[in-house]
This record gives sequence, structure tokens and C-alpha cells, in this order.
Amino acid sequence: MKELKQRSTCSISTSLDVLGDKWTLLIVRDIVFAGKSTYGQFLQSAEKMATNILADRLALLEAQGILTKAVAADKKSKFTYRLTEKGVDIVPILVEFILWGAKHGPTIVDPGLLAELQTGKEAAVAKYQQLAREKALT
Amino acid sequence: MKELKQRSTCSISTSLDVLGDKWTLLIVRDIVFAGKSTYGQFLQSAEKMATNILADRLALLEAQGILTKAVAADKKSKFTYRLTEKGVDIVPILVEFILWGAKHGPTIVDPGLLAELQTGKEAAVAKYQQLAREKALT
DNA sequence: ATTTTTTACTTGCAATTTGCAAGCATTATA
DNA sequence: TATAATGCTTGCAAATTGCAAGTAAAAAAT
Repeated sequence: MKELKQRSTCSISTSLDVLGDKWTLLIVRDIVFAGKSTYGQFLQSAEKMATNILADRLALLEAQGILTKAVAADKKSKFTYRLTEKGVDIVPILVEFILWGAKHGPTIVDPGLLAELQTGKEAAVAKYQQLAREKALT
Repeated sequence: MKELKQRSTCSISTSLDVLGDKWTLLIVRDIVFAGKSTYGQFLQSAEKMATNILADRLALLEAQGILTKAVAADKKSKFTYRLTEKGVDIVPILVEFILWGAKHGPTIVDPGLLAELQTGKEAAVAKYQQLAREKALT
């Protein structure tokens, strides 16, 4: 796992030190918007993350206190990854990426989600944050 | 300049295809919050971006229609980089990175800016977007 | 007029990171 | 007891990054 180095004291820069790559936020996305929680589920996403990259990023996110790793309730050979409060606080960032991509990129967004975000962003953010918190308790 | 490839149709993923690295958003930050506009000014930031990386990212951002490059008003040997509307729409993303970093990271944020963002996020976003638009006209 | 400086890059190369394929270890199922 | 599921680890080539030096056009200084 690559070690984290802080490039400056700027909060945008330090956020990018942790989240600034092509894969990390996709894991958080999968937890928040796709209800995923296991290594195998993350691997099945459309972007086809490599197994070593996934393992590296999960370890990094855990080390940063963004998610927790626990043995699954049903199987001892399975692990469940959930968001901490620090992770739940990433939801607003994801929402802004959704809105920017939907407006300016060649993307397909669930129309229900998009409408929800465009008509009441704060309420939608709060809703998905609460859903993530509730899953973290199971 | 590395070519852009779209990994999926997810709007978060396509946004990360363009903005998901450690440097790109720092350039946008420097334009929006530090009033910078030239290659030399971007190089002077605290994070010390390498010259080849800066040149690559500026070309990529221009190719993506996020910023424009124009000969400076005072000198023919100088270029001025400004945000397009697509670039101005990145401001909300930057704001969420500021808030997340300020809350969870070891950072130093201008207290005035932080208070402004925490008390009236939407108004602050609109203000910095308008400032960027006005500079783009000069 | 000529040299020096400013400004914006480009180039070469070593080091790091990524991406792909295969292998391994533990637990669960047949 | 063998097979499958699950979560990784390893090896290696390819791509990207980071550092230092070099280049080219325009501006300023002499």
C-alpha cells in the first residue's frame, strides 16, 4: 500500500492526497449508491478495477478511517466494508461529481436520482448519508 | 498528452476520467480561489507541480473545454488561462473538497472562506463562480 | 544593436504506479 | 473428501510521474 504524503496544508490538496485518483471514489460510490459491501461486489463494477488496485485502495481507505472492515455476518470467509462518518461525509462530493458529469459528460444517470438531486440536493444528500449510516449498523 | 478514455457511462466515473488525479483540480483551484491565470503562476503553488505535468494538464483541460488559452493583453509571450462555463461548474466540487478536508484533514483554511462556506454554501459558490466568469471576460 | 531576462514549454531518464494474468490461502459447500 | 467461493498476493510489462536540464520566442536592459 502506497504511503500517504501531504503536499501542502490546503484542504483541497489534502483531500486530493487521499481521494484524488481514478478508483477510490468509485468504491465509495458503490457503497453509497449501489449498496455494495464486499470485495467481490466491488470487482463486478462496470469499470473493471484490477484486483491489486482494489485491495490497495480498500486498505488505504481503511487506514484513513473512511471505511471499516468486518467479518460478514453469514460467512467467516467474507468481509463487509462500511463507511465511517468520515466516509459518509464524502457523499456531497459524489453528488457534485454526478451533477457535473450529468451536465457536461456523455453519461447515463438514473433519471429518478438526477431529478432528486436537481430538485432538492440537500435532502437527497441527507437521505443517502442516512442510508449509508443505517447499513453500517447491520 | 494522455488520451481520455471513458471507463463506463456512470457520471461519477466519467467525471473522474477527466478530473480524477492529484493535479487537475489544483489548477482549477488556483484560478478560482487564487486568481491565477498563467503557467508561471500555477508553477508557484505550494504543491510544486512538475513543469511537464502542468503543461500536460493544461492541454487536457483545454481539450476538454474546461479552460481557454489566450495571448495575454500585456505581453505576446504570455498566455492567460480562464475557465469556461464547464470549468465554472467545477466550483461546487472544489467547495465540497474544501469542506471535507477542513473537517477531516490536517489543513489550514482561510477562516473567512470557511465561515462563508459553512453559513451559506450556495451563495458562496455563486459568488466565486461569478468572479471566475468576470475574469474570463478581461 | 546586443546581451540578458522572462515566459512557456519540451526532452531525457530513473523511479513509481498501473494493469493484466496467474497463483495462493482460508472457509464453505457438495 | 473434493470442489467451489471468497479475498487477496505476486510477478512482470507498460504507462505515468517526477526531476533536471535544455530550448525557443518575446521583452527588457545595456
